[in-house]
Amino acid sequence: MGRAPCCDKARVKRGPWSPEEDEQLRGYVRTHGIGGNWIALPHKAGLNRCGKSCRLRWLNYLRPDIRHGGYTEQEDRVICSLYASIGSRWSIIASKLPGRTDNDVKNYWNTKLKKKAMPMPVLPGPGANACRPPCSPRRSRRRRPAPPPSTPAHQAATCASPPPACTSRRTPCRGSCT
DNA sequence: AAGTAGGCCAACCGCTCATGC
DNA sequence: CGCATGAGCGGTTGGCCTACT
Repeated sequence: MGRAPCCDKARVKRGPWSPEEDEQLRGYVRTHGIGGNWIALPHKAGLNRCGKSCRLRWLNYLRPDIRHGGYTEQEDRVICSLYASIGSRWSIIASKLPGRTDNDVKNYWNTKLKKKAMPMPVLPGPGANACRPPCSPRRSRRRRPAPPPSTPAHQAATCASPPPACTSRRTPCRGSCT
């Protein structure tokens, strides 16, 4: 017995977003904010979309501080280093790169960085296997309160240090770590 | 010039977890 | 305390574009 779906897939539009829909969502969020309820947002905004779809679109493309492409060597190193230490925690990695989104970082890793990283031999020294993650656990998440308009989400990038590895209560680790 | 293969990116799917009741 | 619901997240897929044969 699964959960009820968050929206009626037969009734909501799916697939690529049109410029009109983008503008509708952007305009609504600008005026009213997210309001802490993505499920209700598409109705309020007059969008025939699933709330999850709206959230994804906003976070990955419509937010004003988003950057696409043009990854620098430094960013490559940050991604590689964090991937080595915490695994595929894309949201955490993205939070260290202002203007980058988890989806963007994930795509970048899967299509480019992984190829650069994988040929690397596994060496015993610290940092030698810099792009080989210890594991990719689904760690517990601390939900952030809805950020006020003056605090962009990417300011979370200033958090001090990556979380400890493999501390999930229910799914300690999906990988081979012990 | 046409066909095919591979790469890239946007979006969806389904799971986990936090929170409110 | 347990359940239901919504948010957040990582993995995967589909389609378009470009390069190669």
